Amino acid sequence: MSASKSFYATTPIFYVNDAPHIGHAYTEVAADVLTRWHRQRGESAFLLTGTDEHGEKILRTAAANKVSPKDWADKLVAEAWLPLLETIDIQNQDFIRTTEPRHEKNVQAFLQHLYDTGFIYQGSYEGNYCVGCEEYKTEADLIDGVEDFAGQLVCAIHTRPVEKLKETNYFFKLSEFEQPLLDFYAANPKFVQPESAKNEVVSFVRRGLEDLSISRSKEKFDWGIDIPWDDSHITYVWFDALLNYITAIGYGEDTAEAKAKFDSLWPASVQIVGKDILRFHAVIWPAMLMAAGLTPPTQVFGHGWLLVGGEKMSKSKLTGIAPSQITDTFGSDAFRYYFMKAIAFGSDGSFSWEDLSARYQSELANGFGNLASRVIAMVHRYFDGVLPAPSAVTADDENVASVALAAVAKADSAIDDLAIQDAIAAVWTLVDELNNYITVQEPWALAKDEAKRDRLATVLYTATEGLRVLSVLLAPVTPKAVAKLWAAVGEPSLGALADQKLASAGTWNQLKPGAAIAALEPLFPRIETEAN
RNA sequence: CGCGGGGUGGAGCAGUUCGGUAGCUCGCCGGGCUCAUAACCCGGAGGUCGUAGGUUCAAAUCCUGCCCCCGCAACCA
Repeated sequence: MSASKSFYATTPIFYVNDAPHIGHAYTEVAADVLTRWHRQRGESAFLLTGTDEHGEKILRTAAANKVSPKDWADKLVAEAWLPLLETIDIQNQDFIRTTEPRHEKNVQAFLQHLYDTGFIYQGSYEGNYCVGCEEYKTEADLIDGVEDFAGQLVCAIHTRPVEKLKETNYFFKLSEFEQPLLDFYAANPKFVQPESAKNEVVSFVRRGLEDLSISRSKEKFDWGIDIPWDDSHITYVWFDALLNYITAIGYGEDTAEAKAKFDSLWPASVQIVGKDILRFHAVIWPAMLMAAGLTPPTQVFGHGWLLVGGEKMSKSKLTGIAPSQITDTFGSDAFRYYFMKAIAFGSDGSFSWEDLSARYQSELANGFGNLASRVIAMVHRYFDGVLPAPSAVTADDENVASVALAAVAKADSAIDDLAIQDAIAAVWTLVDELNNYITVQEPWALAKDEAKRDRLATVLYTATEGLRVLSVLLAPVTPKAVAKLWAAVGEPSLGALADQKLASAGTWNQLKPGAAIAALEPLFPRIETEAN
């Protein structure tokens, strides 16, 4: 990887008609933590997210609300999706909307290129069309008719016969990529992760691929991107949507800056997706890129579902939870911490208010927040808020330093494996070590004996150094709390937190004795009225 | 015989790839401490690892049968 290559992470783009729930937020937070982590290493790092705004459903909803589809999308982006990013403190570098000219124009360029090179051809599609639903039905959607329609297959929703319709469409030669994809998976064993997701994708492709219809006649609906060589058709929404990952970073643009930006970011380092849309990202998407002569992303990661009450969250079962319901009480840091720590990234995980409350209280408030509080309080009580200089170092002090060093190394390597929960667990070994260290050293007892003043200074310096390391390690996960902590312990000695490199975070004795240590409000205040 | 995920102390999970004393967080019980957000530290109880067989010196981990739960149609990361 050249020095100019950035870490580039993407999230799926939100379908604007959806209401934001904690599942969307979970994906965003994971991608954001990874990106912030790379940035804290000192790398250039870019996080892309955005919205998917085309398609029949949006057209229909907009019509029902008596506005144009673009106005409808504008409203939802402004009122739902951009606020979501604020709610959970996402630091994205760009936000692409599929209705933007930079996207539409270059989707067309991509299509034209594939058409010119023979990967797209005109064919016909024959299917069972339900006029009521305004869409084609698969066999599974149909049931046996009754009464007037006995003996015929009818739409399960409208219980009326479907029509056999034949439509001329454009097809992408996905079938030609069956073997190239299998070869690619074999040559890049980490392309699809976790392993369970990879197995599913590989066995799916082995069963055979059919060409993919990538256009829809405007006779059905016309909210989409025109097929460049045939304006009676628009582009299938998934084909359009997937391309956001490259149109956002300059694909198709001729300027030197755009080309440089594209080259520095593509191929993406990791594309985070929910497991439901894994096939689009691990099969269709790399095939599209191969057809266009582009390199597939380095990795596609399919994470699990959040389960509520043991079942997949769903609107119909009223288990959908808005992120703000959590952040209003616990704050964005707790939201980020909880979902990253409590759930193995890649597996399904259970959410419960009880677990969230318990972890907030014991891990964030009592474990980390209280640690910061007790250390800083003692620096104030015993040294008037001035960081004392350490003197003779004991084995116990050295042990704290070595636990810190190990935590940094272990967390950093866990992030490379996308094992975010392991990274946080590694950080917590330092939280636990520091709490233990303070109990064993008993600085309050040392303070009673003037002869032990040097020892007291060393203990508090060591503990404060520990807080410095925690600030850097947790910056990607709980940025708001750590910003407060850093302002109190790090800033006066070392300047901006953003400039503290992860790689050297474990190096001891960085804080400057004599620096002022400001008082600190509780980082994670106790929450008396616990959520139900 | 459709496909996939899963069943581990009260709760949530790790461990299963490459068999070798069953681990983590929370909760619970007992003790210590008092700097701190009634927080912190130490110790303890609690599991025949879904079930029935098999392979092995040895199985949560490998093989086979069976039972149960959850996704794969819709909203949907």
